[in-house]
Amino acid sequence: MNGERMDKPVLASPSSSAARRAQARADLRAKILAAAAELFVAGGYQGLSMRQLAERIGYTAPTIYLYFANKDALLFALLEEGYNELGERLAAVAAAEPVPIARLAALGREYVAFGRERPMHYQLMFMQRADFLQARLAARANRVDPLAVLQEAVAAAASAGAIRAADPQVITLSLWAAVHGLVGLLLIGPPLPEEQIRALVDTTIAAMLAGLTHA
Amino acid sequence: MNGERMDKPVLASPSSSAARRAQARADLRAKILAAAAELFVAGGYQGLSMRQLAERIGYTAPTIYLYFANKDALLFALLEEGYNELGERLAAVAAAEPVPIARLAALGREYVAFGRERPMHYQLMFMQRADFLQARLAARANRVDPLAVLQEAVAAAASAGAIRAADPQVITLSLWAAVHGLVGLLLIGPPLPEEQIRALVDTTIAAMLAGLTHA
Amino acid sequence: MNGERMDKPVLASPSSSAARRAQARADLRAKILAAAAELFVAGGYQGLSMRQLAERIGYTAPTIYLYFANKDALLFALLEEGYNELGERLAAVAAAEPVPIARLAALGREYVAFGRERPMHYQLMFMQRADFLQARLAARANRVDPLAVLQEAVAAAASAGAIRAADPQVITLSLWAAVHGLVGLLLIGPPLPEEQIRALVDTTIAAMLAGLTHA
Amino acid sequence: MNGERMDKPVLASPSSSAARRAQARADLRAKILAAAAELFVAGGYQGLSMRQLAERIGYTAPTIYLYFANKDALLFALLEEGYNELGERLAAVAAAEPVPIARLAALGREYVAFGRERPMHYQLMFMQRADFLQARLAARANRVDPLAVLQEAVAAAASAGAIRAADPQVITLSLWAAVHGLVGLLLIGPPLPEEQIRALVDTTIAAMLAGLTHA
DNA sequence: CATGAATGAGTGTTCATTCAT
DNA sequence: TATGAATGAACACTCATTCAT
Repeated sequence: MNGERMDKPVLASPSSSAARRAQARADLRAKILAAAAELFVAGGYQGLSMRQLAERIGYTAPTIYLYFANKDALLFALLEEGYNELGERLAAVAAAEPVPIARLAALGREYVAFGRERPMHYQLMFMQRADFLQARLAARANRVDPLAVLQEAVAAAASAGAIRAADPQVITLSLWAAVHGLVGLLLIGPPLPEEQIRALVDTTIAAMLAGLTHA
Repeated sequence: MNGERMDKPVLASPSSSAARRAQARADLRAKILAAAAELFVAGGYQGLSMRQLAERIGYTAPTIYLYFANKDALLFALLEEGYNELGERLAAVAAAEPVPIARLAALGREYVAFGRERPMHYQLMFMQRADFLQARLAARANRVDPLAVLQEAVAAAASAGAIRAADPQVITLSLWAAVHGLVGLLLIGPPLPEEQIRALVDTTIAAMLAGLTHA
Repeated sequence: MNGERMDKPVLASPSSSAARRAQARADLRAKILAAAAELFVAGGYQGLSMRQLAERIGYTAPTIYLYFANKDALLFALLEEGYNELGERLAAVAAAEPVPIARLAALGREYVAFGRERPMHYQLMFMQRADFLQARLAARANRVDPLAVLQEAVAAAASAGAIRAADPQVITLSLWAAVHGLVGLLLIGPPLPEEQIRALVDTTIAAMLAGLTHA
Repeated sequence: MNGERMDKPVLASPSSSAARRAQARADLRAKILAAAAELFVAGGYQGLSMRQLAERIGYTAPTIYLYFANKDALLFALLEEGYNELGERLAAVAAAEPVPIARLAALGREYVAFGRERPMHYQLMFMQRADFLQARLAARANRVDPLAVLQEAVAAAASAGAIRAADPQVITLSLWAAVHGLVGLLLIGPPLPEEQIRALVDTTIAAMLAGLTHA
């Protein structure tokens, strides 16, 4: 609750034990979240049982409640993690690529990469139903909104004349649909060889952007 | 699993009471499946409770076991239903449209239409994880494989020179990804006005096909 | 478990099995309630555990839920039972004794008798705290209100000049306090020989009535 | 367990820090007991949760174990407190009033006052069941027994000819029943205006004593 | 003195399922 | 065909308590 008792030991590693404790706590918290993601995705919200989760991390169920208030808090934390990471990754990519069309392509590839690297988070964020949309939206508050990054990139491309400007909102959703579909296929569909995956992703993104190009 | 139906005695109002019975049985079976689809999707596999399901259809829980061996059988039957309907719809559309590119576009629109009209089935079929892949594959046996229909249409378009022939498998998956992404967005994302939905679907399909076109 | 099934009498007793079922159901319900009363009284509301209750009656916990919706329903049913029985007993006694003072004495004795014969119910009704007062009041709706019977008897005695008429409400409560105290002592205090109990009850009631007498 | 305290400055305010510590300890002990009384009464023995109790006093649960061995010890301490206070109050009142009948009336009023001022203790002492009788009796050892005070006052009144001498034991219990009933009603029953409460208490005590008077 | 971490036991309740009727 | 009764297993969650710090 408070903690940092100040000075105490005259010299050396002023908080040794306190810091160790905090680290241990953070570690276990992360371990719980990782296991929770797997179980949530494997069986949906109802598919995660606090008992199973505990067993999987080598603790007993009540221990989890020392780190998360309840089952919902677990899901919420995962969603928050996911939105934060995705938002930051997309923002970084957008900032790094100045050419409008290239930026869109890079965003698409990054989005797919996120989905593949964080499959659990991705499925929780974008492939489960509506009750949790609220939690999702709440979690999103004052963070980098992943969709907003895409939206701005589309607007930039449109105003640069690189793509049709007809209805930016529709174009944004259209691009999102394409990459979302890619992730969905890769996560749910039959396993593919890595080189075919790369071809699939590149082909799809290229086709969408070509198809949306002005002339 | 089931099977032994046939014979049905021979004489006397050949179907009167027996047929009525069979009809009633089929009706209740369908009613159960419809309710199960809703509950499955609302809460995932674990979100369906046999008790609730029974209550929703006005019977008691044990009655369901007269129609389905267990909870898994319900899911299995739904998947089978879904694959059959989707396969048949796609096949019908493909047969009706001879022009290769137009056929691909029509298939895409039909796929999206199916996803929107059978959201429960769609999510069970394509948006839930791996444990049920086996059931899915088993169910798919000796039916019209939806993906095969698309594959043939792509092959036809490629051999007609309407699209790039590079790697038909990749192109098939690419198109699937696009329409799958559309359905996913429409089912999970924020509600959109119908006209925007239409614009989104048409834009995406057109862009993909344009982008895949030869020159 | 038992077995006396046999006969299936061809005709007669048109509802034999249905009636037997209903009887069995009522029996078990009563058994549950009786055991619940003991546990509630022994440990208060929180002192009753559905598992213990089940074990005590030789069933498993879920079975109880086939008879009572939840733990609260058990308490509610017990309170209702108690209020009904007490109300009826007091009303019968009041109706049977026309002489005002004698009627009050008879009511007091009957009240104490009820408390001793239904110690569990009594403690639930009158010796546990407030949260359940609401349930109690709700249960009391449109039944014979035990207190009302006493109130009327006091009013009758007062208007007959048998006791001081000063404040009938206060006198009613005063008499109630005396008999309530008797029951409380008998239920909680040290065990007494039956003849001393009788002396105690008679002495107390007689003293109260004598003390309340007019002149 | 540890011990590194020692130093204790040598002189100056001989007990300063030790006494302060002892005082702090006693204060917290009292604070715990007060909070425990509330929780015990609100929810019965099982209604007190060490966690809640700790939170209510602004400490953590294990701290309570530094002051009380376990949950039972809390109850025991409360009972002891209650018996001591009640015994002392009754003894003081008895000593202050020489006139036998007036002394009995004063004892009755004091008993009721105690019940109203210490509702938590009172319910624990006199309105909960038998398991704790042992604790109660043990606690009572070598203290002023409240009931004994009443008993002596009855004996004094009887030998002074102020009340019937028939069976002093019965008369004692009878008086106790009356005041116990009053407290029970006031604690459990519907709230009454203060003036009606006073009337009720005075009426009941007066009636009992009048009814027990010799002639 | 006080606490954070942890747990075994237990809470009320719901589950899918079986079985005799 | 349909159901009422019943249960073993599991659910999320809270408990009193211990122990190392």
